[in-house]
Amino acid sequence: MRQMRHPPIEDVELEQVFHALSDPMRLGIVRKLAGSAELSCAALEDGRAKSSVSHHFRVLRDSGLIRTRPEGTTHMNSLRRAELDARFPGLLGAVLAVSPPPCDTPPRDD
Amino acid sequence: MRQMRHPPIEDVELEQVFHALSDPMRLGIVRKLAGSAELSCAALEDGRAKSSVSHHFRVLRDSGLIRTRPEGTTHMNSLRRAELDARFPGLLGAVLAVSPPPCDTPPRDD
DNA sequence: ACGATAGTTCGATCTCAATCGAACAATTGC
DNA sequence: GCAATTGTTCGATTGAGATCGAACTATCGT
Repeated sequence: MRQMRHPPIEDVELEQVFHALSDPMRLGIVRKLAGSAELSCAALEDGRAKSSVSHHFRVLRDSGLIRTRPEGTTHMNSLRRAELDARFPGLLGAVLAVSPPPCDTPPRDD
Repeated sequence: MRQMRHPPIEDVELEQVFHALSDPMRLGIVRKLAGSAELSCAALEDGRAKSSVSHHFRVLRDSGLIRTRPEGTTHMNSLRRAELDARFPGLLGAVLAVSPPPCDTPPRDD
């Protein structure tokens, strides 16, 4: 069973984390993962091509933000929350405290 | 006296901030500005071409991180600290709490 | 008014990065 | 063993972004 490669948390640089989070798709993934223990890649596809999504997960992994473990044909992803909180105290909390801007859905006509 | 254009803080998005901070040069500028009231562009050139530095200051301004005011021939720059703390509580603090990795200078032979 | 200074803009060059389709790989159920 | 499922990798395409030199702009001192 092939394991994914994750950088040790002490090798994770702030610039890499910012670069990973500067993309709306990846920031969205991190937000969703913050609200769950684990989520599969398929659960986070958001209508994109598989290869695009795979690319983003690769960036998130390489930047040290997430951990990926295989489970059958599925890859389960989780935020490396505790490690990141230790490495950059308060950063993730501050990031996740910011709610995303409203998406393009028109306002409800209740 | 020409004023620089700064986005209102409520128009500043998290992704823009992350994009601005994902470049080592710009992150370095923000770190230095955090330790001063104001600094000129020239004080932060770090050996780069003027046009390169100007480009980076433009990105920092457009992302809402800094404020620039002209003073004679000089442009004085400051971190929009209070506004950013209000907009993204704790974020800047967490960013600045992380010390930069050691630079490429060889260790002192004391 | 001119020269010096600080900084901006333009355009070129090159690298980086996001996108996707096609092909491939690992796992599981039958 | 094969098909289905999930996900990765490759390569192409396109756009974004960092770099710099040259030219330009605003301000100030003389």
